[in-house]
Order: sequence, then C-alpha cells, then structure tokens
Amino acid sequence: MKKKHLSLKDLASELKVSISTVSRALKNHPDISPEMTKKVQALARKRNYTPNPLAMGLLRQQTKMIGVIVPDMVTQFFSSIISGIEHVAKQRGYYIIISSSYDSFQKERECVENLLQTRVEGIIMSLSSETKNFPHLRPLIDRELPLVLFDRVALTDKVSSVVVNDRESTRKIALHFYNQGYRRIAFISGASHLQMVKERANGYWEAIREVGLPEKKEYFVECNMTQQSAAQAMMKLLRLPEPPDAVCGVSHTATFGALKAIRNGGLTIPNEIAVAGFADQFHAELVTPNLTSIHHPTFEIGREAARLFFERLENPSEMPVQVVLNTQLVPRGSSLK
Amino acid sequence: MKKKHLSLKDLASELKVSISTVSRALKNHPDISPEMTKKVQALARKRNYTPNPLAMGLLRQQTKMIGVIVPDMVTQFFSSIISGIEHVAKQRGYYIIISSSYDSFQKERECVENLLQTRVEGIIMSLSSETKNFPHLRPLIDRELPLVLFDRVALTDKVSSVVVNDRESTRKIALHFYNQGYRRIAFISGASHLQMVKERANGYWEAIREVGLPEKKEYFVECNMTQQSAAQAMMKLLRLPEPPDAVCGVSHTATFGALKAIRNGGLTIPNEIAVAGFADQFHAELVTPNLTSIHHPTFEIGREAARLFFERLENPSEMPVQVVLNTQLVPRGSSLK
DNA sequence: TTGAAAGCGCTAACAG
DNA sequence: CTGTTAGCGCTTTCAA
Repeated sequence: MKKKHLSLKDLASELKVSISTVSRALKNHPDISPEMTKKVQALARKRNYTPNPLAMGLLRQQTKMIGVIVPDMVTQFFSSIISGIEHVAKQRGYYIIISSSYDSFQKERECVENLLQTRVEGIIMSLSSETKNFPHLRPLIDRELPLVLFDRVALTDKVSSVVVNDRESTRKIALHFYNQGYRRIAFISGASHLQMVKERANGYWEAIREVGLPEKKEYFVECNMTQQSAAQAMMKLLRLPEPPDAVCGVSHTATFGALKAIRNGGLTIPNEIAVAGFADQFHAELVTPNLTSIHHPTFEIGREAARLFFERLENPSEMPVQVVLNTQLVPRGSSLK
Repeated sequence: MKKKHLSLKDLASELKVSISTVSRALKNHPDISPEMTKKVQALARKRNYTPNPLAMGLLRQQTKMIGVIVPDMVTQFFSSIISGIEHVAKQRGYYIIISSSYDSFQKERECVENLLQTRVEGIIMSLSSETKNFPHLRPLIDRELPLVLFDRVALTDKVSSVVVNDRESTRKIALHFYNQGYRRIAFISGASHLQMVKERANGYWEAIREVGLPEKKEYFVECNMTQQSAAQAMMKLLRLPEPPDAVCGVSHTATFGALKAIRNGGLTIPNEIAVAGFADQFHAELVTPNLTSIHHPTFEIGREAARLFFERLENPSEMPVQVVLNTQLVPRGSSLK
C-alpha cells in the first residue's frame, strides 16, 4: 500500500491544470479565480498534500534547521536548555539538530563541521570545557551565520550570548551563610581556566570581603569538577585545624561530592556544617536535609538563546548582545541553623 | 565576506569542465581520467566543497532524518535513550529530530504529523501515557515507514519495539526483600491502563506467591505517578494496623515520593522499613541510605531502537520484532538489614 | 573520456 | 486568469 508523498504534479494532473496554477491556488494568489482556488485547496486537503520541504529548501537555500551543540545532552541542565530552544524553534517552524561534544574540543570541532555540512542555518552552542581557541567557529563568523553561545561563552564582542550572573550566585550563597550566623565559610572551586569558575570564585571572595570576614586561603580549595575530586577537597577542608562551618560547591557535581564527604565524615548538617551549591529543585529536595541551592533558569536560557538566534537571522548586521539572566537562591534545610 | 556554500557548478566553471565531469570525478567514477579526477578532488578539498544534502535528498527522496518522539526530553531516562539513538544514527549518517509529546495524546498526534511533513524517513517513539488508540500511527504503517516503539509500546504485532523486562524487575525487588528477611512487602502501583504498570504489578504478585507470603490486598496501593500522590499512598500504608516493613515503588517518581513520606514519618531505613524502586546510579546514591534500585539500560534501549529502525529501513518487509532488555537490581543500603 | 539534458518538487518571472 | 519556462544542486542516462 506504500503510497508516496504526493506532489503538486499529482494534484495538477488530477485536476488537469498546470502545476503553477496549483501552486498559486494553494497560496491564495489573487491571479487565480476563486473557483479554481477552492477546487485546488479542496483536493489538496482531501489528498493530505503537504509541500516537500527539501524542494523548498533547495529553492530558498534555507533548511529551517538550527544546529545545537552541548557538552552532554543527558544532564538535566542542558536537556532543559535544549527544551527551551526547541520550544522557540518550533514556534518559528524551525527544527533543531542536537550534537554532543562530550566536553572534547576535537568532537566539538567535528560537530560544527558536520552541522555546517548539513547546511544548518546557524548554531546555538555551549562550549566544551577544553575549548580555549576558536578556529572552528571562524567559518560561522565569516559566513555571517547566526551563532549564539550560552553558559560557556567566548568572543562576546563578535557573538551573541546568554549567561547567568555567576558571580552573584556564589555571592548570594556566602552572604546567606553569613546571615545565618556561619563565619568559617569555605568554597570548593574548580578548573580555573573556565570563565564560569572564575566568576563564581570571585563572587565568593566578594562576599567574604563585603561582610568583613578574614580572607583565608585555606578555605578555598580546588577540585577537577568530578564528585570524587570534590569529595577529596571537602575532606581536606575537614582536616583543617579549624575546619569550616559552611561550604559552597562551585557546581552541581562539586556540591554533591562535598555533601557525600560530609556524610561520610559523620558531621550533621546544618548544625556542624552548612552546605549550599547549584542544583535544581528536584535534586535539592531529594537529599536530607534539603539542599540550599542556586536555581538556574534553564528553560529561559534556552528560550533567550533561541530568541537571539532568530534576531540575528533576521538582522545579521546587528551588534552582538549578551543577555545576563539572574539566578535564584532557594534557602533550604542544609543552611538554616 | 559572506561566502556561500559552493556547488559543483562553481568547481566546474573554475576548472572549465562540465558539472557532470566534476560530479563523477568526485566519486572516482572509472570513466574519468586519473589526472582529471586528481585535479577535481584537489580543488574540491582546497575549496572545502561538501555536497548539498538538500539537493541529494530531493534527488534520492531521502532526508536522512529520523523523527524521535518522547513524552519529555528533560528526564534523565529519556534523554539517555535519545543519546543512544543519536549515537547509532550518527554512525549511519542520519540525524534525529526530537519532539516532546508532554504525555498528551493531542500533542503526540501533532508531533507525528509535523515529522511526517518534514519527510523524516521514519519515527522512533515512546507513547504518551494518554495514548490508547493509534489512528495517528496509521499513516506510518500504511506508508510502510519504519516505526519503532520503546518503553511504552503497543501494536507489537505490527511494529518493532524495545522494552525492558518489567515484570522481572519488581519480582527481583520483592525476592530481594524476602531474602533480606522482610516479610510484609508492599507495592505502590500506578495508573493501571499502562502496560508497564501492569507488568510491574504482576512481577510483585508473582514473587509474593513464589515465596509463599500471604497475598494481602492492603499492601498493594495505587498512586497517579506523581511524587505527591505516591507519598500519600505511602502514608496510607504506614497507617495500616500492621504496616509493611518493605516497600517498592512502581516508578522513579513513585519511589522517591514514598521515600519522602517515610522520612516525614520519621521511620529509619532500612531497619524499620526497607525501600527499593527504579532509579539510575546517580539518584540512587544521592539519598541516604543509598537506594536499592533497578537500573534500566537506557543507552542500550536507544541503541537497540535505532538498530531495529535501520533494519526495517533496509528491509521493510521483515516481520516486526520485539527486543526485551534485562534490568539490573543493584542492592544498596536502603534494603540491607 | 567528457558533455548535454532530464528530472527530483517547488516558485516566480514572463508570456499569452 | 492560466500556462510555460528556468533554475535551486545533484545524479544519471544518453550522445558524442
């Protein structure tokens, strides 16, 4: 029964008129007589005709596809952002093609090349943690294809981007600790070449200075962003002669790594030590006590990124802009004495 | 500087030969002289030529796109499956277009229609929880387009599918409880029109009978698959004259809902009550004590679904098959007395 | 060994 | 008001 998609030609021959008449009738061209228009549209509906997007694409040189590259699409953070992008894209009749860089520069470069080959009309991406130079983005910039970066961004003078206020996030956490009466506030930082990490570390120090606490280097430890390594960093903190009474992780992973180390150490939260970090509601409320956390507006990040994308698609000559979204501190049991 | 993608025509005119010569040279056609072939390929490489997939698609009537429909792409479970599908698709030079049905039949039907309009070569999907009839799948079946269902499946006599052994999952949990010495084993079930729920409930009863425990109806409660409702169901269990000493949730959500209710009730796990359910490693190890859980081979589900898809694409007349993947019980602290 | 021409499905300029 | 034609980028017969 295998029936193929039908074409204008099929409709035309069935109605014994020319293809162009059918084409015009379908888009209500004023040149076509009302009766003909009605007849054509009726048949099209009956036969369930839909135009072939490949033919249209070839003609108009547009694929209606947006390439999306993320370090990893399984993480809640990124999948939620993707969902935001998809939401906007769908409204505009665009589709997205998702590729994962797995945080590898090499893979990221391949993704860009592949997407370009598929003739996507542009790319929305978050850089891999390995990416420090941007030769692979050149072709996009040269061809003036819309490019929007989010979360992990770069070249902000050339490329539009969406970020969250990372510095504010950690500053808010540290101030919150202080207001709750904690005075020995530690920070588990991460790979310092990442802009995001730098910002969050800055926010921590900013708050420490702001409230007039001593700037103690030993309360600032680093990890390589794995749970394992964050747990080790936490253990180092706990072994200090005067261990901290509050700790903030630099990322989702770092925070939960710290949490595990604290549990293993047998300390009670939030009495002996307070914990806070980055997590969505679901994860924050899964642990006991519930985790005080910074909530990222992931869906909005995606939505904004897509919005910037279409802005640029429609107006390629406009200056790049950066949208900074605010995060939200949600105090929960892990830091309420 | 906006340079467009170049075409065979561009190469041809630069070399002052015909388009067809270039076309043939690029695919090492034997008719073309070795020198010409070399010259053409050298230029193509230098100019970074890549064929226009739209033109190819139009010609061959294939888009190299697979539609993927999931109830929700943010959940770890589905995003991980998608990642498995994508992995295989990429290997074969295919792209996937992801749509979310948000567990709505109406949306699901729209997704199918949209994807069909885009001329995807087939669809891989998990049905929405509302979907009980399948008129929207007719066009796919009629046109003999490859269709593969996973997790939530139907029409298995007409359509290939990938499922996990749900009955075994809950059976394993209940047997595990029994082996650990628990005797009052409860089950929080869910919307009973779902095949998956039925299977899991069956597995529970099967184990109860197998070990010779009394089949107590009051240990079998239902929820509507939200955390809230699962927590309420759990509270109902706890209010029984003889409350259970072990409980298994029918799903990820139900399990964590139960867990919360137990915590609120102040019971200690695993001494006063054991808990087990469905969760990936990350979530199972986030809670204390770590949760005994059934681990789903999500990536493999995606991989298998894609494999079946391509099998069908290459051999449309073959009989539909069903792949049943095994789950893995990972015992952790929440059920070890 | 190479080129010319048709055709995949569609639109739009140009004729009639 | 409707039809003819060219062309988007590519492959593939058929001719030379």
